[in-house]
Amino acid sequence: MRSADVSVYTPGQVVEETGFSLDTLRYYERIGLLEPIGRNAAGQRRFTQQDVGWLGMLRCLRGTGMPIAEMLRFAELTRAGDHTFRERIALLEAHDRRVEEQVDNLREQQVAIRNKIRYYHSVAG
Amino acid sequence: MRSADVSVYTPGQVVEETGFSLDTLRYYERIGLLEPIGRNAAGQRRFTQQDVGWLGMLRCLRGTGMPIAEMLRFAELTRAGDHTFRERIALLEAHDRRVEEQVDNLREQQVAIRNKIRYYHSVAG
DNA sequence: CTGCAGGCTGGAGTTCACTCCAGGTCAAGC
DNA sequence: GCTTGACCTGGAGTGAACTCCAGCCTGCAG
Repeated sequence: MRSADVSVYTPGQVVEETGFSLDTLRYYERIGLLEPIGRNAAGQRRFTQQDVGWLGMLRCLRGTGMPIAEMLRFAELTRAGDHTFRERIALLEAHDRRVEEQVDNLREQQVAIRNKIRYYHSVAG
Repeated sequence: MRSADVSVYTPGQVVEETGFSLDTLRYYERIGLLEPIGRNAAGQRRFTQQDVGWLGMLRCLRGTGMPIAEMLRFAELTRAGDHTFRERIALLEAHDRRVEEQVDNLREQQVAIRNKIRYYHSVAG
């Protein structure tokens, strides 16, 4: 029987889906951002649907500038179980505020950049 | 006579105004992001109004994620004279587009984070 | 049977952007 | 006259987040 392997992903497929490089996936596993990934008989990683979902969360946090150390904390809270919901909320809300600041900041500096562009246009003819 | 030194800034004042650290200012001068800064008799830097203005531009570009290498290119264009206006415009417009992408990206991922927060609220009671 | 793609490991190396350090100069206040 | 604080230099060190490497294995296409 071929793989109708219910929702199991090879490393290559996970790279494809998440945009993380293979090295990054191994690195994340090493440092504990991912729980130890399951293996097939040959010792190769086989990611579950859950693993991929968690990676999606990580991509989102990384993509908004959360440092690895804080993601690690989040990972630990998540592993610790349901009694950590409040802490996880606090962590994400704090991060959300930082994202908001980032956006405001970018918008503000973008105005300055656009002014500069307009100035250059005015003097460059 | 004390300093009515027309618009000249000590390193400390520039740190204060620009938010760059003293080490960063020296580093920027070393790598050529700043032209050689003028000195007083004792060999200490004295920044002009122009220097401070240029640093403001740099802060803006850095703050929006432009890598040093590209700021260096911008600095070179600026030094090269008025015939580089078009290239400078192109560079800044390209950067502006990247800033726009950054903002869109952040906003998009922020939605995911907020959904997660809402989910946690719903299960944490 | 051979070759190759796609994995594996532990550990070293890379990039970026600073940041720190030891040892020294100089001007001003006590 | 001495101390203090702001500043100087060249060069080394740092931290974050990967990224690369050598050497190995294994399953499958031709």
